[in-house]
Amino acid sequence: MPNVKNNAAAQETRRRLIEAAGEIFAERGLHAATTKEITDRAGVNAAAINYHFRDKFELYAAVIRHALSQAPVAFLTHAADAPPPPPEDRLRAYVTNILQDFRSSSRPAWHATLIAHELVQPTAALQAVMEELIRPWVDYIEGIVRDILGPDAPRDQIIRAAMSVSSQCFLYRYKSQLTYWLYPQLLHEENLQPGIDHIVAFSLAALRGLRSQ
Amino acid sequence: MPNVKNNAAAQETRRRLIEAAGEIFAERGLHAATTKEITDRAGVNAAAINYHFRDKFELYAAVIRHALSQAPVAFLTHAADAPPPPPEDRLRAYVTNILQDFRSSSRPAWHATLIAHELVQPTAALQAVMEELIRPWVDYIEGIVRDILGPDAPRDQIIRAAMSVSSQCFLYRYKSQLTYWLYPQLLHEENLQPGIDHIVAFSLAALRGLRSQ
DNA sequence: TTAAATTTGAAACTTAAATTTGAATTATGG
DNA sequence: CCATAATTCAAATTTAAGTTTCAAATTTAA
Repeated sequence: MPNVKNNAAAQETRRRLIEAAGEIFAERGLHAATTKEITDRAGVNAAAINYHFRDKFELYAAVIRHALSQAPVAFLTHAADAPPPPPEDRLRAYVTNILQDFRSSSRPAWHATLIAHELVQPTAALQAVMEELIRPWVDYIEGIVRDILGPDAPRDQIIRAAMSVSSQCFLYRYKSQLTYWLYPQLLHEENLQPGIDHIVAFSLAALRGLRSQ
Repeated sequence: MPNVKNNAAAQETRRRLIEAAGEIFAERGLHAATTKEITDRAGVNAAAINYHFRDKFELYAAVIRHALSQAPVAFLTHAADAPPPPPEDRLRAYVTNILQDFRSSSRPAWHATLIAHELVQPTAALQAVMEELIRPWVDYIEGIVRDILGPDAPRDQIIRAAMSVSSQCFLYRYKSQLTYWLYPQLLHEENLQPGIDHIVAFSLAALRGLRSQ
């Protein structure tokens, strides 16, 4: 069993395993991934999984925890006694955060793919982590939408509109093979600014249109 | 090897296998699904997979083909010499088709989940089928968006706006565990009309707003 | 009705992957 | 520097799943 001593070499083995496992799990999914391929890529022995994580599933859980723990949460903040920034600014911050996240160099490319796998086929025990990390985003976008639609907007409309905004971001972030094939020019692009600008403009136009009705 | 005679009982075995395999592949994904569970649910012997489909992967391919072949393609048509219906009507037809599809009784619930798996982790050899079935939808929504945005809209804007509309539909159709958890009230709903109405209203407001800028 | 072909069933076989084992190596604290 | 604990390694074991086999049952066509 892993020891409290945690010397540098052992920590390195553990880190390499998570790194390699993240890539392979993202490529193949939990079940199609083999521990051999993981340990080969990590350059460690097969027994290291058992030693550091007990088994393949605990390794997977550790990988998910690692990926989620690195998710940036960078809301547009404001002082408690000051008025909040205009919803348009918060909307842009929301979209920017979600889209930049999956391109950021501090966040390996496999994180988004891995989470996409989880969304299609959630594994148990991770619901709690997801809730903790995703609920704040949901509340944030709902607040933005509520501010733009105005105080009289029914809750149902707020929820649906929040989903409409989020779904556009998700299509970029958890881009699938299908999207890639349909619109290669959009997903190859180096810079995300046009995508961010579009989603913000599209969503703002929609929300303002809904309000004026 | 399957015979040309295709008597009723054999056809029934084949049908039950595809049905059961569809459910199990959708629940667990291609790799996590076991042939034993499939044959158990289908109430047939393990050898039936070998006999009718050669192996697990051919069975999977048959299931995907089956699911895709049932995808309804019901564009809003018009006579060749008549003007096309207004884009607002075509937009509603597009959204309705995609959303109703996944609830339609003729199309079991597992179809959408199965295709969601394919989107996250495509298996080879099916690209062609996808292209054949999905490209028409892409062209259709792009035409709608182009008509609403007007002849001067840049191609880039048209593509992005088409993605924005489609992404909203996909969120409903390929609803994930996450969406279910975040908005149970929306996904439990019996009737899709409010969802359709929202997506149409949101998208129309957005497109008109973009045009007027 | 019968012979040939098709389909199904139960069990055995094969393969591949996960896990365990125990020895060898490396690090740590006294 | 030694003793002890932690870690790594290569090989063996176990497990689980897909596939094959062949005999029995059923269907088809003459």
